[in-house]
Amino acid sequence: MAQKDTAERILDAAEALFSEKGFAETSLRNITTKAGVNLAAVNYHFGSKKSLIQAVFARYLTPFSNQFSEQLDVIEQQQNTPEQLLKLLVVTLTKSGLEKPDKFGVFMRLLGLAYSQGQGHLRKFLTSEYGEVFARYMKEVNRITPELTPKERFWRIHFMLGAAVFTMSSVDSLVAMANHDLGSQSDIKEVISQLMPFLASGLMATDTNEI
Amino acid sequence: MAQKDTAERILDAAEALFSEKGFAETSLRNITTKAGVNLAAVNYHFGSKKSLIQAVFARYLTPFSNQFSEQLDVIEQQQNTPEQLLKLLVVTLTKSGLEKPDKFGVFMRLLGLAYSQGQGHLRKFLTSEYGEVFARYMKEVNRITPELTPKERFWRIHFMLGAAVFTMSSVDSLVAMANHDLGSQSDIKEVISQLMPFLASGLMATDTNEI
DNA sequence: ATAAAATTCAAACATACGTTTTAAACACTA
DNA sequence: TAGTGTTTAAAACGTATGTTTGAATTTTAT
Repeated sequence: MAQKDTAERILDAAEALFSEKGFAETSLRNITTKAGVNLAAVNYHFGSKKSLIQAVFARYLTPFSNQFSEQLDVIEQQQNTPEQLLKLLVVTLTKSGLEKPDKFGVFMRLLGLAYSQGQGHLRKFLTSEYGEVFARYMKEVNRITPELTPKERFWRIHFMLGAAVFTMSSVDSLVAMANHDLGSQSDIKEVISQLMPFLASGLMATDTNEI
Repeated sequence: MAQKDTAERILDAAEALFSEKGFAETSLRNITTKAGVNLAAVNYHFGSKKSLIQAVFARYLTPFSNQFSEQLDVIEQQQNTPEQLLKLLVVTLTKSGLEKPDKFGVFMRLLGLAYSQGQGHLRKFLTSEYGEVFARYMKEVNRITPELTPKERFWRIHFMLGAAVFTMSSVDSLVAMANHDLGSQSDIKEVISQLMPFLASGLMATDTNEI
């Protein structure tokens, strides 16, 4: 059996460095140095840098996707509110390898990178691997927003995704900024509790203004 | 006097390539080839790749910042609604070198990159160059949301920014996706008209749920 | 028209990257 | 314990990057 430490230390280092600097800006030498392993270990254990990137996502998303799928089995058989659906996401995220608040920020930053620096291979990997569960969740969103047109629903989901990913991607520096500017004492949990009503209100907005 | 074309063609090529692939993934050889100029021209006209990145932003932001500042002079002396403040942003954006809808998407993608791939030098450049105008706008936001705590206001502004930047960054592929999935015929203007009520509703949300 | 300045060009430079190679060290089984 | 497959190690490979150079060329101004 493989020495479990090496591959895992590579994943830990890669995850931290990717979320700080992005994929292209992080070299295998950065990663292996931080992990304390030999440079060639990445290619040996993961085959290539691309596969390593996918593995970093899979370590979070596979447990999450499984747990989320179970929760969907329950949710699908009851009536829900927007807040409940949002809460399901957050709760499941925090119960699948993301218990620690700081890991949450790291994961969201990675998710943001997957969109902004999406290198093709990542998008394909993510949609082919986790697309089905996402589709099931969307079906529940449809159920609770019957008054929205498909178009409105489509865009509002992406607005929500954007607000969440963007904010959580920089949550550390934003929290620091908030604490400095406002003299307050915030943390990521409070940000999430601020985010939920914002998203729910945006999703259910009845305004029909034109610009 | 310098041959004006070269520097401008470099900016055009750089802007397009940056918005497609990001900063690090775009090489000077990519840029100069696309621009049809010599490789050394970038270093000659801009000094370095970093300075070129800043120049790409400045070409949009300096005209915008000036025009926005003028509009703020007006706005500051009247009572406004959230929708009006949002509209001011959009209208000014579309009147300062961003007339064409496709340029709008490019600019927003660059803005998203400035956050996600923010290389330090860019953040410093942007805040030192355009921070003051932004602060004036924030003051107007404060005025129209007296019922919000500073903390709520702070976070909701960033949620709004996230929804806008994230969505507009991928507006082309999202519009294509919407048109394909929904069999509809959308464009960026319609996306903006969908975005505005979403943002306004989120900003003014009265919900105080805790997760 | 001529001198000076500004710009373009091809080539080379130094550096960093992902990957491959070859051999040594290790772990496990027969 | 001997042997076999697995993992680590150091070094080198080939490629791509940002930048610099110095001569050729074009533009500007006298």
